[in-house]
Amino acid sequence: MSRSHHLGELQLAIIRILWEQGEATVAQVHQALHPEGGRALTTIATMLKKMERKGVVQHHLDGRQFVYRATVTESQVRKSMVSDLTDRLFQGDVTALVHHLLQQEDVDAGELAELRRLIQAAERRTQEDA
Amino acid sequence: MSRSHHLGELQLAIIRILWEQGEATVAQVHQALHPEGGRALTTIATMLKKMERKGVVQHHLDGRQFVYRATVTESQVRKSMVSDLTDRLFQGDVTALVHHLLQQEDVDAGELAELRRLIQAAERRTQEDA
DNA sequence: TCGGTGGTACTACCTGGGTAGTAAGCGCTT
DNA sequence: AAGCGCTTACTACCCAGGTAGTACCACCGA
Repeated sequence: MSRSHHLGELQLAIIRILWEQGEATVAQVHQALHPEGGRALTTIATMLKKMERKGVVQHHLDGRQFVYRATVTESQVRKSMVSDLTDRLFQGDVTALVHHLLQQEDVDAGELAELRRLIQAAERRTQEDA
Repeated sequence: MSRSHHLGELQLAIIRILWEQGEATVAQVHQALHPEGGRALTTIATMLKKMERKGVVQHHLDGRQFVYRATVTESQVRKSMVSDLTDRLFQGDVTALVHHLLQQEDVDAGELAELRRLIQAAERRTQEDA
């Protein structure tokens, strides 16, 4: 399951709308997307078709309209894409990725504290499991 | 500087060799890559040419051979690609990425301890800077 | 000098993301 | 019934990653 759901920029924007709205027609997705650059309606339709071929969305008919909905969750997509990158760039070593994050990306003190909390919570979870 | 150095699988494999060896000819890269699936020599040559056009490698002549070397560091590539994904998937929120990592990827107790150390080190650094 | 060998150049093709024009079908309204 | 408009279908491009065959050229050894 959940093999390499690699989505591009537009595909993510589209599926994000489906996640939010549950279901949407091509026109509705197009509407919801309008703010960020005026793409053609057919562009959205084409992408949805391609995404369906890939298995990340499904459609059913409502009258003559296609109503699409996502068949993968945001979590699955994130997992798939993050794992991908972790494998590619850090040989799957999550620690190395975090290390990079702390060194190279700007993480302020508040975020650090937040991260420390996250880690501690995870450690507690691990202990409870044992 | 360092705008969107997005590299594919093979390109990463290639530039990794250049990072390790400093410089390498097409044949040397091909050799070093052989273990993981027998690609044609021309495939490597083509990729290097494409990578040069993109600006991530450079070559100079040694006799009749092209000797390539990377013009971007591993750190730059990682930063660029990780930022990309963080933006795409987590709206640039590094904390959210780590949160995902802790929930969705398998991180064992040892790694958690390691991460805690990393965070604490980063917090110390932040305090020293202040 | 002739031919092989080792090298790069050129060209082509497939895939997938992104973009969109145009065709075609269906149904509602006049 | 005719036509308009909404929808999807089809087709076509561009780009980049990946893959590789073939052409070409320069050099070296016989």
